[in-house]
Amino acid sequence: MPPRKSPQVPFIQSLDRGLTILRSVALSPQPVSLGEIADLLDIDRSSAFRLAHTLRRRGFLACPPGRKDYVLGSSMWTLSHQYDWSNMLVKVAHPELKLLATQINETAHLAIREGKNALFIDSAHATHVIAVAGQTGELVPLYCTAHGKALLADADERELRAQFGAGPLQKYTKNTITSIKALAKECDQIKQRGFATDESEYGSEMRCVAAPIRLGNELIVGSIGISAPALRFGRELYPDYAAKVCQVADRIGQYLSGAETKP
Amino acid sequence: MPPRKSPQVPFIQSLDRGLTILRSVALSPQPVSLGEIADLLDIDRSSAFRLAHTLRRRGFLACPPGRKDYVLGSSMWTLSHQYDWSNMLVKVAHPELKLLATQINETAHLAIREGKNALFIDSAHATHVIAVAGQTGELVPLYCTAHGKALLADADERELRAQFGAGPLQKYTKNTITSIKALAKECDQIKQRGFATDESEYGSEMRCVAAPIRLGNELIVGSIGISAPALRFGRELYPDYAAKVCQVADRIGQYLSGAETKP
DNA sequence: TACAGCATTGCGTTTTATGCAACAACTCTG
DNA sequence: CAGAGTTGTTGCATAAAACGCAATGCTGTA
Repeated sequence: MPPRKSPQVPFIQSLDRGLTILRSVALSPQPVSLGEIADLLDIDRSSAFRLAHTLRRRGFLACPPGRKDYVLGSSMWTLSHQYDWSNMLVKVAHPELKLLATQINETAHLAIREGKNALFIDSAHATHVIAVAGQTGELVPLYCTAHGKALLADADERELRAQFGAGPLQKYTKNTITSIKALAKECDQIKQRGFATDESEYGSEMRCVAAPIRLGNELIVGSIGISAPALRFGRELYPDYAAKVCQVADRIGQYLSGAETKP
Repeated sequence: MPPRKSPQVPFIQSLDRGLTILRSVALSPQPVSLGEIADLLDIDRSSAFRLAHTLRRRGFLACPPGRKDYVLGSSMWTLSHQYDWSNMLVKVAHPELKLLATQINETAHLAIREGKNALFIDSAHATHVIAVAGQTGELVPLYCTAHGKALLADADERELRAQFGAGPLQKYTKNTITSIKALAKECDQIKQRGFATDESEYGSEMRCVAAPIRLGNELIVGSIGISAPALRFGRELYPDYAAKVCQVADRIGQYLSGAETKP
């Protein structure tokens, strides 16, 4: 039998169109005119006008002063800022976090960026292992921890300077990276290979692997990783742990990006 | 004749409803169930389902793993982050900036927050006045400039510590605030009165007044202010300048928040 | 196991969104 | 300066889309 081609769930056409408008306006570097909207959706200008008007009335679109074309409105800004994304991240990631912790039998952490720090927002401990550093709620520097560096993966030198200033960075241990240039290079590597490490750069005798969680394989919204005392976590374990962490980070990212669970 | 009560422009009902759903989900600290959505809009469950489904398919809503209720989806996050808000801010603010500069006959600046710095994204110079510090593109510290402190107005002590760490802040001039506690108090004052000042706290012999630009009288998205050498800009000018700056900041904020230009 | 609550689907009806056409404001062009 | 061509906006009749109702699954519970 042929695969069902028609979607069983009917779509609300006008809502769908409105969201498409929102998307195209958001992704366009320029204000979008009514004609472009009508073209894009292949509908009449009057319809486009009414859709755009509703979006504008709700604050999702706006018109630059004097102009008649559309840009994103304040609602998008406000709503996405007021929303507690970390909460959502925790909910999605927690099962994976637990799985990771039990698989490897170490502590797994979930972190997000908060200013120039990484903030641990969740963790899962292997049952019989003594808790290591990095409790939920703790803030650690971005530039000298695996989680922090994972969160910085996409930053270039200019961006790093904006965050940390021109001067040298505080040296916590003998392994701490203190120059912006070196940090930029490290970030680049992390971006390439997909994970970051912490060779006792902040706390001594600790190792950590962390991978950025990306929305749509782009935007970094958090990081997931495993930490353990260097005694138990030897360098030879990096490949294995890193692979697992990357896989999990990727799965979480896919899920957050709205991957469908198609039967 | 009576004022026209019926809105001349017809509304797209289903789009409007969809946006209302988006709003309520974004503002709810908890996932929102189908029933709640149906209740909120006073429509049938089936309709609510189809609307929510459309939003989900487009990534504006998502379901937590395993659960059947709704949270914000990644599209909101992605779209609002990829969007170049500063560009919009510049476009809206530039005329006001020019007006301000010519009225007072000094230089006016527009800034946004970028990490722990304020970034000047636009400026307007009075015709015959020599340019002062703060060119477009320049980064200045948040804690010791009027623009920076305006951008920090809503921060509490905890937030400030997260940004600047526990240690004392770098002292640029004899007036630089170096303790977080003092900074927190200053921010509180700024929030109360609506504007921030810079008493040569960063550059010497310079004064500046700046006010935060707020979305919906809440979220701070930028700052606008006037700078001048202390020689020309005496303390006695603060009240007048501050009032003007606040008024302009407010107007820009109102506009950005989607104020309608009703005839 | 049966029931209760909720999500999901089918279907006929009615609302509602749509395209057409006309109008207005404005720009470009000859 | 005038006329032709855009582009934004409103009115209206029709066609289609969205809606509510009711029936069907699905899941968790007494």
